[in-house]
Amino acid sequence: MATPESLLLLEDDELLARQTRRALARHGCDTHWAADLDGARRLLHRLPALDAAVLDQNLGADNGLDLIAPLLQRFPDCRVIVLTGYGSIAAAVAATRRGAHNYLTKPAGVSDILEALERDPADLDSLPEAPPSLQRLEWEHIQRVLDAHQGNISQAARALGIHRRTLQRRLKKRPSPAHFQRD
Amino acid sequence: MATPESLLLLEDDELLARQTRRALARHGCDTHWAADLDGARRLLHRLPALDAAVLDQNLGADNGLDLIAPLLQRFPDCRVIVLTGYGSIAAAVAATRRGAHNYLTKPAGVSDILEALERDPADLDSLPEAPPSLQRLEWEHIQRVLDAHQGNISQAARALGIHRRTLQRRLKKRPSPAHFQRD
DNA sequence: AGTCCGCTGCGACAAAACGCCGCACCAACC
DNA sequence: GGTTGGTGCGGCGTTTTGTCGCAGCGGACT
Repeated sequence: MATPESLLLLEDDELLARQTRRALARHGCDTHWAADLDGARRLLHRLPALDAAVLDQNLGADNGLDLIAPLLQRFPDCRVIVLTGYGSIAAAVAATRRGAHNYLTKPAGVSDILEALERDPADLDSLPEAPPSLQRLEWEHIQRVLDAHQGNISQAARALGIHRRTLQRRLKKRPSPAHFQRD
Repeated sequence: MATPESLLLLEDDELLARQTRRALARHGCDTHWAADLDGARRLLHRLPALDAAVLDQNLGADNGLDLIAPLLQRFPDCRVIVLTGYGSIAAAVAATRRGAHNYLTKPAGVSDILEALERDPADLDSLPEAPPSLQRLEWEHIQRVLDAHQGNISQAARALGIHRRTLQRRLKKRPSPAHFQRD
C-alpha cells in the first residue's frame, strides 16, 4: 500500500490533530478529522471511500477501539492503526483482535504512522527482540505517562510513584526532545 | 471456554515445560509437549483434536509464531496464546495478526495461561490503562531480560545498560520472585 | 599439571540521584 | 478576600549507583 489517499484521523487533542493533519497533507493524504466517537461515526457515513484510519485510543470517556468495528464494516479494506499514550501489550492485543492493522505509542511522528500503515506487522519475523536499555525504557514510559496527563508533572509523578521533584530533575536532564528513534 | 482438554505446549526449556505440563495436568488438561517447530509440526499431524496451544515465541533459531498458521489450518477453532521472554508491543501485534488469541510475557504462571485462554482480550474495554509504577516497570523488565539471558547477571546488566554491581544489588533487594500480578 | 577467561559475590568509597522539606509565584475557583 | 493545586527551584540528609578491587569457581585451551 502506498500512502493512502483518504485518511480518517480520530484524535482528542486539537493541536496535535492539526499538526498531524498538515503533515499528512504534505504527503498527499486527504485527511478527515474527528475529535470524538460520534463525530467519527457521522464522518464515516459521509465519506465515499477510506483507505486508512488513525485512531487515538484514549479519548476522554470514549475509547477509540470502539470505532474499529463500524469502520471496518463500512470499509472492510481500510487499514486501521491505533495510537495510544502508554500502550500496554494487553491493549495492543485488544486493538489487533478487533481488526487494527497496527498499534503505536505516542509520541509517533507522521513517518511512524505512514510506515505502520504500509508495513504488514505480521510479516516481519525480524522483530527487534532487542532488549531496550533500562534508561530508554524509563524515559519512554515517563514520556507516555506525562503525555497521558497532559503534561501535568505533579499528576504524572504521582502516577509513576516517584517524587515530583525527582520527575522535574529527570525531565530537565534530558532537554533533548529529540525524538527517540526506533532501535 | 472452560479449561481445554487437549493442549499443545511448545516450549524450549525442558524444565519449565515439565513444570507447566504437570501444573496443567492438575487442571485436567491433556498436554502434549514439543520442544521445537519440527516436533510441534509432527505432533500436529498425529493429534486428533486440539483445544488450545501455548507457544513460546523464542526457540533458539526458530520462532514460535511460525507454528500459528499451520496450527490454525488444521484446528481452526484452537485457541493459541504466545509466550515470550520480553514482549514488545510490536511482537504482540505480530502474534495477534497471525491469529494468536493472546500474548503473555514470562514469567507466566499456569493461572495466567488459563485465564488468557478463557478470556477474550478484545472484549474488555476495561483494559487496565492504569499507569504502572516506574518501579514495577523496571522490575519486570529486569526480570525479562534476565530470563532472556538465562539468568546471567553480567550479560543482563550489559543488555540493560547498567552496572553489574547495581543489578546484583537490585536483585538482592527483592528476593521475592513472587508473581507480580496484573494490575 | 597450568594458564587464561568469564561469571559471581561482596567490601569500600566517592559521586550522583533521590526524598523531603521549604519558599514564592501564578491561575482558577468559591 | 481565602483556598486549592500546579510550577520551578534551593538546600540538606539519606539512599542508590558507579567504579574500583579481590577471592573463588568452573570451563576451555596448549
